Parts: sequence; C-alpha cells; structure tokens
Amino acid sequence: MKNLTKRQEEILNLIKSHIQDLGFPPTRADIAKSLGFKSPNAAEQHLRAIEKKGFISILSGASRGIILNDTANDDIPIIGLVAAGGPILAEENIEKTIPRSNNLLSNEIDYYLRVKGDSMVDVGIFEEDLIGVSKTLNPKIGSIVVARINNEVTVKTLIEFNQNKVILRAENKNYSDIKINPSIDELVIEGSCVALLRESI
Amino acid sequence: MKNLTKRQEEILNLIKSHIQDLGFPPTRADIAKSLGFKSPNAAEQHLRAIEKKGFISILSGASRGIILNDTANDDIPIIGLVAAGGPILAEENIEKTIPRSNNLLSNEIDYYLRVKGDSMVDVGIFEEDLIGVSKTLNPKIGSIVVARINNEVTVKTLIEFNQNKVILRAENKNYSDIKINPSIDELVIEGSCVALLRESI
DNA sequence: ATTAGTACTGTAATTATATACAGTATATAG
DNA sequence: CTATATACTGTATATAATTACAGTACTAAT
Repeated sequence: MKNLTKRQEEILNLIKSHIQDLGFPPTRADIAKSLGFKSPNAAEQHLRAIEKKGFISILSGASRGIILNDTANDDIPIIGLVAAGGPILAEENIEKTIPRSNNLLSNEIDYYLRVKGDSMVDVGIFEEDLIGVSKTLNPKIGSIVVARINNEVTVKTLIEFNQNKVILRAENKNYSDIKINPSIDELVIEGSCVALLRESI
Repeated sequence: MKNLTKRQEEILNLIKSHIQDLGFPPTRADIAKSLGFKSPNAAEQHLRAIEKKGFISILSGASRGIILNDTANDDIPIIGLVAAGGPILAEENIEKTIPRSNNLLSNEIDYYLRVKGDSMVDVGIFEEDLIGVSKTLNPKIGSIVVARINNEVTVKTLIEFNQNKVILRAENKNYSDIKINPSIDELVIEGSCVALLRESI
C-alpha cells in the first residue's frame, strides 16, 4: 500500500472524524466545504486517488459510500486448536478475533488461547476456557506459560528453567511433571498467561 | 424511553447491522428492500416513530442521516464487597464500572461480582475472580447462582429449589451443603452466573 | 365514538449526491 | 520532452435519497 500525500491524509482523517462524530461518511460536498474547495470534484478526485492507494473503497452510486479499508489489525485473535508444526498465530488456528478496544482485561494480551484438556484444573483453568497470553512478558518461575514441546502446544506452570533442564507442571494430581532437556527436545516458551475468560458457565 | 415495537426493533437492528457491515446507515429504500416494503415511505414512517421514541436522531436533508442515540451507555458495574443489608447494586458496593460496549462476553451480564472465599474452587471459581451475573436469566437446577441468605450474599450451585426446601452446594469438599427453609430464612436468588473473568493470573 | 398508534401501498416532487467532462497549473520520473 | 501524479476550478447532469401528500387497514386506549 503506497503512502498517501499530505493532502490525501488530511482527507482520510476528515472522513474518519466525520464517521466518529456523526456515524456516517461525508459527501464530496462535505469534504469540499470542510477543506475550502470550491468544487466537489476536487474531493472526488482525491477520493479516487486514496482508493487507488488502497485506503478506502468507494461504492459507486451509493451516497456516502466510502468504506474505510482498515489496515489497522489491532484485533486480538482467539486461537482454537493449534495445528502441529505451524506457528500459533497462523491463519488457520484463528477461531475468531475481537477488537482490542473491547478488551477489558490487560492490554498486554497478544492472543487468547482456548484450553484443551484438564491438566490445569487445580488452578481453575478448565477445558474450553480462554486464557489471555502475553508473548513479550518474561516467563517467571511459578507462572503459567504456553509452551511448545516438539511442536505440541501446551499450557503448564513453569517450575524450573535452566539450560539443560526445564520442568513444567500440570496442575492436576493425575498428571506428573514434564522434564525436558532443551538440547534434546525442542522447547519454546510461547508466552505467559495473564488472564482468563470463561463463557457460558 | 418508550419501548419499540417488534417491527421497529427489527428496523433498528437492520440499521445497526448495516452500519456494522458497511460503515454507514441505510437509506429508506435500502430498509424497504431489506424488509420487503414496496414503498420507501414505510421505512420513513418507522424511522420517525423510532426517532420519536428516542432511539435515533434523523438529520433532515442529509442522505443516510440516521444517528444512533446510544442508549447502550449503561456501564456494567463491578461489585466488590457487598455491604450487609443493602441491595447488591447499591452505590457503595460498586468497585468500578466498565462500558458495556467493551464487554466481549455475553450481553446478558448485569454486573460482575468479585468472588470472596474458596467455596467454589472445584468448579474453577477462585477468590478475586469476577463472575458475570445475569439478573433475569432463570436460575436452573445445577447452575451457579448468586444467592442472598439473611442479607449475606454468596455464590453457590443450586441443587434443589422447592417452596420449603432449597439446597445450595459449595463446590469444595471442605464445605457442606446449605439447606434452607425459605419460610424461616430469607432467601433471594439474585442472579445466575454466566461468565467468569480472571485478571493477573 | 373518536383519537392515537401501528403498519403499510403508491405517487411524486424536491433536493442531495455522485460523477462525467473540460480546463489550469505544478512537480517528478523516465 | 513527455507521460504521470498531484491539486485544484467550474459546469452540468443523471440518479440517489429524502420527504410530503393521499390513501387503506387494524388495534388499543379515552
């Protein structure tokens, strides 16, 4: 997507604030009036240019038919089953997304991961719960982390983390600790768990 | 604000989803076409009625000049400690509020209640968790409810609910069932638990 | 009994809007 | 030197859209 000129950006911002204020886009005449053009055609031509650069779509024949092509992908993805092999945030794993502005929990959250299995029930994390994961937050000993062991993604408590020994604990008496030697098995700590959501109790 | 009729609500929803989908409100003709009216005037008159009831404003002369009067500006309160005696939603119990538009869970939620104690740990509800409570949802046997027993507010599973015998269960082996005779003890089911939030795991 | 509200059809006029066409001027890239 | 892009004025027109007016029919309230 090419860069907008100063004037074009001015017009795009005008469209955005018009939508913000009134709830619908401006007409060509509105734009012309706001920016002091004496011809609505000036606005028309700017719109065409902005459309050509991909920032908006114009519906022909529809009044105020300007659609913002929001590039700003600040949605938080909800990850369902993670397909083995690929990255967690791969397209195919995304169940749906929610706008970040609707997120009332920590804004450190990079994605929500739907919990599979009962290995964390003793700390109140149940199957189908959504855990909020921060990729950047440094995983601390004793915190709950999202780990990938040999391409298998799992949620566990981090008990020990050394060069040649990592221990992950399932918070369920029926499971035993997972001991990993990172020089033998591939281990990636994908992130830390910072929140939890449960729908339809 | 008066209530909308079924048809009027249908039209309001149509406007909302049109805005959601395209970014601007529909025209009278759009509405007529969507709902099968043969005259755009049918839409016009509905819009006037909806405006009269306060749900929208219509800008005269402007195409698509329909402004949603955000009624949904009621914030969802987060209830901390419930002071004995008063209603749950009393001012002094409100820890803070969050805009309903930011709520990504069920929109049946009337308030969030901060959980005190460990009586529900076996179903993954921990101290300091926030449970989303619906006042209107009919409490079902087996569901988790917010109950008030002699002015004490508690969260428990509803096991039995008869005229002279109500059983509430703590989901924690260390607690025993609470048996109540509603003709002796004052019992109010305040709502049903429909969601759960946990911050800072 | 009558008024007000709901729920439409049908027609038509006015105005709002998109959009084509014809220009002018400046800047930049090949 | 010649396209191509930017940045406009000015005019005109087809059509999109609002909106008034005249009806019909049913329901609920005063």
